[in-house]
Amino acid sequence: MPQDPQTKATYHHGNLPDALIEEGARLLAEGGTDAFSLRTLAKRTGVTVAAPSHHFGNARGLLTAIATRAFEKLALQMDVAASSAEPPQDAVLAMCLAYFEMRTTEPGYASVMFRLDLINPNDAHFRKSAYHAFGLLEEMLTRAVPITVGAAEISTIAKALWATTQGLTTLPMIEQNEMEQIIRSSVAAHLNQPQ
Amino acid sequence: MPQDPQTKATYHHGNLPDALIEEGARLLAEGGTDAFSLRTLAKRTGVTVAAPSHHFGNARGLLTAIATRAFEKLALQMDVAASSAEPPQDAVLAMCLAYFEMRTTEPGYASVMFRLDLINPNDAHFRKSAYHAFGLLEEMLTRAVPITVGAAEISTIAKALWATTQGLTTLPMIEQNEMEQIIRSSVAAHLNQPQ
DNA sequence: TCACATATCTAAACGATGTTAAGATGTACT
DNA sequence: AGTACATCTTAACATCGTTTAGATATGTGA
Repeated sequence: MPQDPQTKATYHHGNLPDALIEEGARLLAEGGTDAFSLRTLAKRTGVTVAAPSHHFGNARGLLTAIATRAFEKLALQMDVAASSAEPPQDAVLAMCLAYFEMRTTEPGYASVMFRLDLINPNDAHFRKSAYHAFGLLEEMLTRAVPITVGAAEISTIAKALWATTQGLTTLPMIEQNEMEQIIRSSVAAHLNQPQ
Repeated sequence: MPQDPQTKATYHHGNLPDALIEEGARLLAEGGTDAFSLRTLAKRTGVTVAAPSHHFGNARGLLTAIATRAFEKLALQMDVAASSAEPPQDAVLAMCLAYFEMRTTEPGYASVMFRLDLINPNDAHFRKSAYHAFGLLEEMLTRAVPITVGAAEISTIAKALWATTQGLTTLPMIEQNEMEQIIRSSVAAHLNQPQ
């Protein structure tokens, strides 16, 4: 079976781990976490069901890898959003909204980022990726609040906004078009009334 | 097979729907949503695996019933918490904290309340129960903010606090003992700086 | 009291899932 | 060229939720 040297560099399939991550995200985008299955994913990737286990151990390992890449993508979008927003207060808002946009631009990746029941939150790569994205928000907050505000309080605000942004997506009584207004209100509340 | 008339009132098993809900919550409390299985639940309840389907249709229906009861319990605890807190600003905080306490006092029920992927959020009973609990927070907020604040803004604040409270429990970078401080900070921010 | 209708549960089977062990196959390096 | 190794396949397992048909107990009305 000949290989396209551009996309398949080495070994049998080529870069199977990457292919599984990308096709897995595509599968998640189509049918959500319910539709995710190692068997259909293996079929669509052109390998047998046992192949993924060699690279990721088990399904949880693969989903953790997808979530890890998701946070990398989020960090990238947070940087983009922040670079085109002034003052820092607006940049904080833009960084929070980046997650909402990601839910439509990269629904597959976004669907597993906070699914602690599906992934392994203690995985080293995942932790590094997630904390890095979170750190970007903390950094920007230090520039958005008065210098009298301590680091501990800044961290508290960052976690509150992070939680609010994510929590909005899991509530049954909140419509999609309300979310932006709510996060906007939360950012304003925290920035105008620190501590 | 004789029946204890006090606990088993009618038919073969007695009140099987209730037994499934309670034992199901117990199962969830022990091993989380991963450990939940209709088969082990049926075994522990003393019926065969097909029995639950007659009452709840499928596993999602049963989990929805558990989540519905969870919100009923939460509403009860919110009432208790609010009744022993003054002024209304403190009551708002107490109502938010009620969910955190529920995660330790009723871990099984709490584990499925916001799992939109496991339950059916459009179920009539579930909606009624969830909206009722949420309405309690909204009510208390109308007493906690200045009368100049409109209903729409109050609803926004309620949803923000609701989302923050829930979102905190799904973030990998937040420890259990931080959560109370974060929600306390959020309540203060929203109440001192409405809109 | 007894037959009948009905709610409730059982028995059995189905397709699908993730995981594992053993073996085959292709790649890379000496 | 030959060997070591990473990679993937084959095959089998236990477990899962769901469905269908049938057995059983309950409640009702004659």
